[in-house]
Amino acid sequence: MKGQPSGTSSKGPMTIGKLAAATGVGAETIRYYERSGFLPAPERLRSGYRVYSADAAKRLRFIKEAQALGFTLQEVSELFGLTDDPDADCASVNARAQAKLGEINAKIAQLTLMRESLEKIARYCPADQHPIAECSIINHLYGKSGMAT
Amino acid sequence: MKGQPSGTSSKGPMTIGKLAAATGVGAETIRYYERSGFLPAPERLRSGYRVYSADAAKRLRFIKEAQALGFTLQEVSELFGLTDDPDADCASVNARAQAKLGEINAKIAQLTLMRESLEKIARYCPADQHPIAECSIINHLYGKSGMAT
DNA sequence: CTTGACCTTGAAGTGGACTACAAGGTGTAA
DNA sequence: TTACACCTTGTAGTCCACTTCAAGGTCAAG
Repeated sequence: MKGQPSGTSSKGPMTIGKLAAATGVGAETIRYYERSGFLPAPERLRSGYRVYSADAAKRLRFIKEAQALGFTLQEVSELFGLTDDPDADCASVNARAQAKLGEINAKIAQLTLMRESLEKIARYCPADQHPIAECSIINHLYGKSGMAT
Repeated sequence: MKGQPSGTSSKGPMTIGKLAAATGVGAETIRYYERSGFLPAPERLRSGYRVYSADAAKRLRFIKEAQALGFTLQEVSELFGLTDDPDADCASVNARAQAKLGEINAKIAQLTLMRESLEKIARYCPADQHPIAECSIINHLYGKSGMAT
């Protein structure tokens, strides 16, 4: 191996490349998070290289977990705000979780409606060499009912 | 009423405003569709005003219906392409419908997973004045398991 | 000392579907 | 004629989370 000057190696200061490797978040993405205020600005070497503390990795994992649960980056930083707020408690976190659950349920409900409509109109489509003009799907899209209700 | 020179009235040429009113699609959106190739360019009056045929309203309704079923504008124009293609048949339309059903199902499955994860970690959150540090939700986000499996 | 992986910045592009704005021309009712 | 709703064009902005690019500086191994 030629190049392991600092980046991928586990030795030396925790530069952005090592943080990226450790968390599975791209270096560009980490810079983007910092730029956008989702991550605090880290220390710098004299060279200008970013050096991260162990906290940064925790925070990145927090972001990834929360995103996996459907939270936006904005919402993630609100959650961070809560964890820093001495007056915040479990109830405030739970309220956000419940709100997000509501959103998720709403999306599922909407997609379920979509699926039912699409299944319904596709059910009457023979799916063979019928001409398009007789296709129940196309006719539905054109606003003609043309199928058993 | 002062101003009904041509726009909202049902008389006179079908200008963009009347088409918008008739279909519930904004005039700006209709121009955007034309610009983007989702609607054919209509005839023009000498003044430059767009004048639409009844087909345009049909096509707009088609777009709205298809969007409501989860198709993107790009996919909608592919469906249009099919309806204009003498070699296309029900099977080709149905294949697209089935593909879209697959996508919808995949989204539902993903959201369902999200919901389950979030419900699971929220279940152990007392949702009261517990300090944040003991919150099962926050701890999960920080990568600590800290709850019954 | 050279190589080349790694780091820096800032700006711009992506996708999807619009929405908003500015600056002006048109049509018609009163 | 005046008023005003309506139309035109082109450009740019929105949301969200990145990704890509260009042009250059740094660091460690060989």
